[in-house]
Amino acid sequence: MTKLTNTSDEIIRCARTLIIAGGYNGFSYADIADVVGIRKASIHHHFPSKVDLVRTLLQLYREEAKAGLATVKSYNTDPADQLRAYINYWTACIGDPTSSFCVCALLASQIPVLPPEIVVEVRAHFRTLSTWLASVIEEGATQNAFSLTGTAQSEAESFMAAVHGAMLSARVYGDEKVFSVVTEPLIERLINDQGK
Amino acid sequence: MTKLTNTSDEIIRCARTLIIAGGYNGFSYADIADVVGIRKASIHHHFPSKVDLVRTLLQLYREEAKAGLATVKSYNTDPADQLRAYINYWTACIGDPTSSFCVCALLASQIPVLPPEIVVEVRAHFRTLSTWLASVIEEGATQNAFSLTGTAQSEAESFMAAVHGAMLSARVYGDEKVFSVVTEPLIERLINDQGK
DNA sequence: CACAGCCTACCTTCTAGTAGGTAAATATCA
DNA sequence: TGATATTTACCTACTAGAAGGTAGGCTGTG
Repeated sequence: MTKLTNTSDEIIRCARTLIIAGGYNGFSYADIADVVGIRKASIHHHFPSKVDLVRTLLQLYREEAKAGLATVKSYNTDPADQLRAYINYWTACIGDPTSSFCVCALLASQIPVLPPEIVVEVRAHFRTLSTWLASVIEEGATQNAFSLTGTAQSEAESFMAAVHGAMLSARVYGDEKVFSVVTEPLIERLINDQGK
Repeated sequence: MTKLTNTSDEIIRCARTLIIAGGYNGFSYADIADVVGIRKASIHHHFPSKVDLVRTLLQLYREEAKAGLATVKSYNTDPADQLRAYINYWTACIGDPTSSFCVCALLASQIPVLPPEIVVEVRAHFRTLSTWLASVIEEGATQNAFSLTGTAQSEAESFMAAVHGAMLSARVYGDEKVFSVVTEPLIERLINDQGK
């Protein structure tokens, strides 16, 4: 994996926060330079171009996400608990402006104007997440803990879409509660239908 | 209502398309000038500042949206049909790059970096939409056509979030079908639970 | 005339990115 | 070991182009 010094790590963290706030065109090297406390040119030393920076950032984000999802699975045997752990992660993030949105979900909205190298990473993250959700939901169905109305994959796409939409609503209303209002019933719905 | 000449109307239409593609910072006066076929300065004649342009654009969009939602209600007596008409509208839009996303939903993702005048309009649209959805869902519940798991308002927030998330997924995957996969079960879920 | 609608020409500020230099850490090797 | 390369991490100073916006001048119409 790409080695990261303290400074380049700090640059990435800062860029991530700025992207979460305003997307790809919502931040500049100057913004990062101000926060990190080095000069613009020094950022180019670490990341020759903006695309390099954001691509690296996304690769790192995706690795963290994959590791996180794997951890959720290893620490929870119950599929419902696995989904709850995923939701709880984001519930904890929603209030914090530096992490209140999935970087990939945010960039996703700007796909038509994004460099192709970035689009590839964003798309890959969506596939990773929906595949993970589908496997958890599939597992729940196999255990007769969940009853599905469609395929596990389509249930996963619905689940993911609802979470992303909930992030958006929380941002618009400036109210963290909306996120929970939307996401909490998602898991209950899978479980409650059990008796059919 | 603000009077609009042919040209300023064209400017607004063009800006709307560009915002749908890349958000507030994703387009410039130069971009619009190229498409409309006039000079940058002439756009400033119609809309002194970028904020003026986008605010007017959003006011117009909101009026159209409100009129559209009212029309849906007047043409469909069945609440389920009203929801279907709303979903069908967006299903028809999803494939077309110039209208494949709700302008307000797109801008919503960038709220932290948006001028306050714009945020107000975006937030107002979300409230209008969720209130409309809640009233339709409430009506369905009163008629015993729908059975709700929460309040009409919370069902409405879930419905809206799912639709916005579905737009995002369709964009990421470059696949219109995902939108239908996510949105179609939304209405069925409200209905199917009826027998309880 | 007055004004709408457009123009050319310009301004300032910001954008990503480059050129080239300095000082310190780190390899390399006699 | 000590002398010598090389690399890392930063810097100042700069570029070309794009950003939003302004000043002021034409031209046609009510």
